[in-house]
Amino acid sequence: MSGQADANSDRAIPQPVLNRIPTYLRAAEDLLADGTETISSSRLAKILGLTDGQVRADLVYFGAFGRPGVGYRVAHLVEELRRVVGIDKPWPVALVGYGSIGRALVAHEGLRRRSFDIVVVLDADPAKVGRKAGRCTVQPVSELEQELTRREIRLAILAVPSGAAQDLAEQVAAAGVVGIMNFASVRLRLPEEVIVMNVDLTLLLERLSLRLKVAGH
Amino acid sequence: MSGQADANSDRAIPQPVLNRIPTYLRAAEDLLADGTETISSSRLAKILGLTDGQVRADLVYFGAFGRPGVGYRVAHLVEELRRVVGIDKPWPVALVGYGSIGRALVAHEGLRRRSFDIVVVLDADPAKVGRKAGRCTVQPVSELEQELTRREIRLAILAVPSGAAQDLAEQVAAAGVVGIMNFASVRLRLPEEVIVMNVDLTLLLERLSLRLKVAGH
DNA sequence: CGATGTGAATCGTTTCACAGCC
DNA sequence: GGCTGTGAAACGATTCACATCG
Repeated sequence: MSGQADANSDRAIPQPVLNRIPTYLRAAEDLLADGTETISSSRLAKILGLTDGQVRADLVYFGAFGRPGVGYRVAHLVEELRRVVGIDKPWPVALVGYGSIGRALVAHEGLRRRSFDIVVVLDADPAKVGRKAGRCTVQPVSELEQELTRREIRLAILAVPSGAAQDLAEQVAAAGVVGIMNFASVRLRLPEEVIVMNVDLTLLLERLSLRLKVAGH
Repeated sequence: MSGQADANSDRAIPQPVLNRIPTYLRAAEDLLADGTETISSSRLAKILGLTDGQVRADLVYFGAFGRPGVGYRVAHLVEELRRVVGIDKPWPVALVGYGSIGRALVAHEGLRRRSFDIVVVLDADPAKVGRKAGRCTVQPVSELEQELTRREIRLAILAVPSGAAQDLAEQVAAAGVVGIMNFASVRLRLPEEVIVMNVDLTLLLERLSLRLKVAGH
């Protein structure tokens, strides 16, 4: 059995596998809520539109959670995967930019429920500073470094205009952030150790449009 | 696995290629704005973090836009790729759900600038019906089929609570929609011809969290 | 007997090297 | 000479088949 979090690593884990792991967790949590006790790789695969072999191969990257002849105990699977994904403990998150996307994120009750807790909200607009933003009060970006280092924040959400994104990304990275979810339509240039997840809505719509065209619609 | 009629096109285009095409378009548009006239595959590759051979191979799937010894004419590349992606003409889009995410999308001026024009906004909450939503007025979901068929809408954005998503997805699909951008945290079960692009923010944050853990952070 | 974990074979994507054109 | 388009080689991921275990 996997002992501790020997984070890295027996060998490199393919990116597609990493992308699927949270979907396994999601499915397992749904099953747990339904009262299902055990789940086989084939049933889990059917839920997610995969093959049973793929499910087993993916899970084995993070340790052998299953029992031959039985399957995976759902409660155990949820617990292990939450640990693997890193949401067994809450992440304190900084939200930079309190525009319409920022407000949607603060209002999104699913985030805290899934261990992402927005504890700092910052904005460059003096008119927004001082407003209530969920449990936070909007603070000026001038306090970015101080707040992020003080609270030891390593995860930030950037929901700012494209023109401001690169500068602010550098600031949060300099303040110790190692993961950024970026809603701006720009490729951020940052030190390699900082991991960026881009959520470019127009780009995603363009991918959808292209897929429709290719499908003949 | 799905036995689909490959009635159209020379051969199937890999999904990774389809995902990259809009990023080529984005880069080309930036270059056009900078006044750059021609671009080589190697320079374009450097901008996007790819290899030159990959850029050439990807673009050739959609026709040979480049000229040996010269490169790609930026203006031509933009024009061709906009046509390929399907944003040479505006898409009329229906927005279902005028909560905080819906409001953020209506406020997002980048969407219309990139040919995605929200022309109908619907919500189930009577308190929201009648409100101004950008250029639209929020309409009740009871008018969904009528509005979507009347305007011949084929692209919809679903920004509704998870519990309502499946039902509304079926409704928009029945009204002729073939592409859905889904912000709810559920896998929609729809006829195969309907293409769904999921934008599950908590799932994306979990992927980011996992990547951070694997990277040792 | 049923279902996992695992190496081997298959499939698809990326990379490479070069012929051909500007 | 520089750069594209293109087949062939290399690489990585998925699928398969089976030994193993409860």
